Amino acid sequence: MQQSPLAPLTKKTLSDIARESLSRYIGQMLNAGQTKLPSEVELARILSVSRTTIRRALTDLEGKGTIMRIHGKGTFINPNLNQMKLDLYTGHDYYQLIRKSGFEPGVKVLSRVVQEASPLQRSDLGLKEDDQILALNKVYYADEKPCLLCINYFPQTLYDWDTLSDEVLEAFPFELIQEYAGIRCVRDSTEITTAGGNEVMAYTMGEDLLQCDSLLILDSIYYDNNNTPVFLSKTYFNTDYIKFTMIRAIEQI
Amino acid sequence: MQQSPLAPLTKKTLSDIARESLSRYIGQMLNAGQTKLPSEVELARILSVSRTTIRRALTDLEGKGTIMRIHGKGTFINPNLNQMKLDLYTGHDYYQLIRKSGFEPGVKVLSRVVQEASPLQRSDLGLKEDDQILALNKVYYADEKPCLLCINYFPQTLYDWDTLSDEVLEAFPFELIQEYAGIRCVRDSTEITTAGGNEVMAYTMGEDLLQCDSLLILDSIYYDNNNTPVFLSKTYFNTDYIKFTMIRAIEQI
DNA sequence: AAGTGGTCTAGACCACGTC
DNA sequence: ACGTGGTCTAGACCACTTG
Repeated sequence: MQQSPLAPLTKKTLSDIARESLSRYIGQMLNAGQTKLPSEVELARILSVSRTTIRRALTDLEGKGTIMRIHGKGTFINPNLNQMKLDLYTGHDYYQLIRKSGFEPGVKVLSRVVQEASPLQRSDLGLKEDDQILALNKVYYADEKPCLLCINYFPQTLYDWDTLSDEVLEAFPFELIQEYAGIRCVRDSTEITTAGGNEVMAYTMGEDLLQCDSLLILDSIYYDNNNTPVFLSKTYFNTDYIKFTMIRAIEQI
Repeated sequence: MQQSPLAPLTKKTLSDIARESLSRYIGQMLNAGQTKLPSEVELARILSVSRTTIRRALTDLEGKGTIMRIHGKGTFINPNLNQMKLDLYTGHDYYQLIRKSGFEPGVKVLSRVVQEASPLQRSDLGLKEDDQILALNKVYYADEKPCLLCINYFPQTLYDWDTLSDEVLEAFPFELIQEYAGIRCVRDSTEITTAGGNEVMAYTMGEDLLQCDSLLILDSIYYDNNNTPVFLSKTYFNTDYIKFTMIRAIEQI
C-alpha cells in the first residue's frame, strides 16, 4: 500500500517562481531600508514574464500580508511585516508555525486510541455505524513548553495503524495519509471556536498541559481532490504562544 | 465636515456582477437539487464575458466556500454550503454576522470614554504622547442575548464626538469615520487571540454580559488607502453564537 | 479523444494619484 | 500629462479526468 517515498511531485508555476523571487528581493529591500517596489510593468520586464503573471505573484504576497498595493501610487512592503507572523491560511504546518513564532518546536505523541466514531464524526467522514476511528493525540512544544494540542481522527479502514511507531506518527497527517494510504488531501473546511483552558485535560490524562485560561480551537475536515472527506483534526492553541494575524480588505458597499 | 449622505459610490466590476449572477443561479440549482455548474467556457458564452472574468468570479465564490473546483472534472456547489455560515474575511459587519448565524441582531452603546492613549495604542495609531482617544464600548445581541462586545478606539482629533448621539454611534465605525471624518478605510490588520470569559467584565461595569468561559478576540488596526492607521477595534466573540468557518487550500510541498 | 479546469501571454482600456 | 495599479479580452497551451 505504501507509495514510492521519492519525489513529492513538486510542480511550480511561473507565478510561484516569480513570487519566491519577489520574496527574496523584498528581503534585500528591507535590509536596504527600501519600501517601494518597482512597478508591475517594470517587474514583468525584469523577470521576463507577462504582467498577469507578476500580478498573480503580487496578489499572493498581498494576501499573505507581505506587501500592500495602492492604486495610482505603487506597491509597497507592509511596514508591519515583522509583526505579521502567522496567517491562518497556511496554518497546517505546526512546526513552521511555532518556529515563525520565535520558538524551538517539538512534538510528542501522547496517545493513540482506536474507538467508536461519534455520530458527528460519522457524518463528517461518511462512515457507517460501528465504524471505528484512530484518535491520535499529539502535543507540540515551543521551547519545550506545551503550546498546542492536536487530535487527528483517521478512519480505521485507511491503514493498519498499529504497524506504525510513534515516531512515524509524529509526522504531519497529510504526509502520513499520502505515504501510507496513498491519498492526497487538497483542502480543508475549518471552524473556529474557543474553550476554557481546562477542556483539554480530558485528552491529556488529566494533566493540565496547556496552562492557560482559554484556548483557540480549529476543527477541520480534510478532503481529497474528489471532495471526499479523509480525516478530521481538532487543534487547541494556547494564544500566548501562537498568535494568528491576517490582512482583510474592507468591502465597499 | 460632514460628507454628502448620498451615493455610497457603488462601483461594480464585471466579475462582481458575474459573481452575483452566479450566486443567484447557484441558489436556483440548490432548489432543483443540482450540484454541477456548467463549464467555464459555457458560462462565459452564456454571460457574454471572457473566460477570465468568469474565472475571477468563480475564484471569489471558491474563496467564500460556495463552490469547489475539481481539475478535469468540473465546478461543483459545496455540499456543506448550508454549514458555511461566516467567514472571517467579511467579518466586519456584525449585524450581518449575527443574522447569518440565525439570530435577530441588536446593538447598544454601553459607554463612551475619552481617555489617554496607551503606549501600544499610540504606536498603532501614530499618536503623540498626551494624545487622547475616544473609547466606544458597544454590545451586540443575538435574539436579545449578548453575543459580542466591541470596543472602538478613535483618535480624539478625528471629530468632535461629543456632538453625536448614542444612536448615531451605533453605526459601523467605517461609516462613522467616512461620514464625519471624511476618511475611507480600505483594509485592516487583525490579530486573533482568546481570553477567559471574565476578561470583558472590566468593560461592562462589572456585569458579566457575555456569559461563557472563553472568548475569541479580534484586534484590528484599520487603514485608509494611504496606509495610514485610522482607528482600532477590539472585539470579543462568544463562539457559542458566532462561529467562523473557512476553506483552506493545502499547499503542496 | 474529448471535456474540464489551470496557467500564461500580449494588448487594450480604465481609475486613481501626483505633478 | 504621466505613471501606477485594476479590469477585461481573445487566444493559446497544459494537466487532469473520463469514456
